[in-house]
Amino acid sequence: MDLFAERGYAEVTVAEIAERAGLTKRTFFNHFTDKREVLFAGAKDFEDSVAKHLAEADDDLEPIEAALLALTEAGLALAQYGDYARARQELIASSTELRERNLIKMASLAVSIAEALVRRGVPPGRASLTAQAAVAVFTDAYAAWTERGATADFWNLMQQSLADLRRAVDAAPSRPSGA
Amino acid sequence: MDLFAERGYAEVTVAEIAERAGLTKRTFFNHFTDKREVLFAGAKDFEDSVAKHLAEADDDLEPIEAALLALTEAGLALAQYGDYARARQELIASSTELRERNLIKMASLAVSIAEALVRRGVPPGRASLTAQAAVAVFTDAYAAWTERGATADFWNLMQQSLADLRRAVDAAPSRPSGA
DNA sequence: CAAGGCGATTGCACTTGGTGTCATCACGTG
DNA sequence: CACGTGATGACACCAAGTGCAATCGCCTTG
Repeated sequence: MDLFAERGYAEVTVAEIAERAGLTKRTFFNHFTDKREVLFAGAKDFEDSVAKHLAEADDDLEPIEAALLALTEAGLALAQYGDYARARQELIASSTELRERNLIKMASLAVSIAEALVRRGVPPGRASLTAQAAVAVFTDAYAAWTERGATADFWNLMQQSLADLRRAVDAAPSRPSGA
Repeated sequence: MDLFAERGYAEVTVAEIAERAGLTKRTFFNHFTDKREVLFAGAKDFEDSVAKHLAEADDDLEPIEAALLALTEAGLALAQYGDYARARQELIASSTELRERNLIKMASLAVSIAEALVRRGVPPGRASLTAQAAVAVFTDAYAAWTERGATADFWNLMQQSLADLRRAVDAAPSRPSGA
């Protein structure tokens, strides 16, 4: 992170990262499949945590509510990394490569949520859209949370994003007008 | 596409692609910034087309409706590439690298839609979520459309995905239970 | 027709990300 | 002490990209 902060993601070489860590380039690639992965080390843990919370969630919750609750609970563990989270977000935003990687991590998270929802008895098609919506809400709320000093109530932000999404999606059906 | 179909995306080298096209590796990189980009050549045109349709859409349409209509109208131009579209979708699905690239193209499309919505007077926060929802619906419908023989009525699939998304998102608000 | 002008193509050298293979090291165990 | 094992490292190698300068094809203009 120090190196990236000084010179930007693209200008730092893997060899340099390894050297700073007292290791070799080869050893770096034994731990991370990618240069990018170094910034997403915790992603799998987070995904697993969400899945775990979701599996344990109340049976009578609506799918979207259960997903958002699981995301929030797992997200609370991130609060301790407040400063790091902000720097990381900025870094990711600064590089296309990293934004790409972030997107696929979110997509993977959505798939994992969808699977957990299916296990709760939600039909697959609906589970997938529900999971995607939940992740979109989470991303939105998380961005707002890091932009302020990570001080705000996260659950609150989630509910607000969800409300926004509902407003966005709800509208009267329209006439076809095209093929 | 022939090369990719024969041996898979990862097993084909840029030099080979260039050679098959009667060009040089160097020339390839004059036309495409990336190996991946070769499969997303039309993405910018599509994005522009969507933005154009959205700018011309009826003023009294709800934002989500306007966005979906624009996506559908722009999408109809893709119908002529039916076979190619299917092969391309399969190829993308087969490679993580390509899925990543596809995701960022969709994200870029969403940003472009959001900007167009802002120009229509929609507040930025809501515009972004609306655009993301619209793109999610489009992706869902497009997947269904390519999986069948590209025979189905696309607008119909869009409306169905939208209905699914609405059902997914609509639920009674819940009690906080956490921080 | 000759002389330029200019964009597209190319050759070449070079950096960096990433991988396969094998040797070596550190360390805990019987 | 010998042994097995997992982590580290050295080394050679491939493919993706990039910078730079030369050249080619073609079109314009005198």
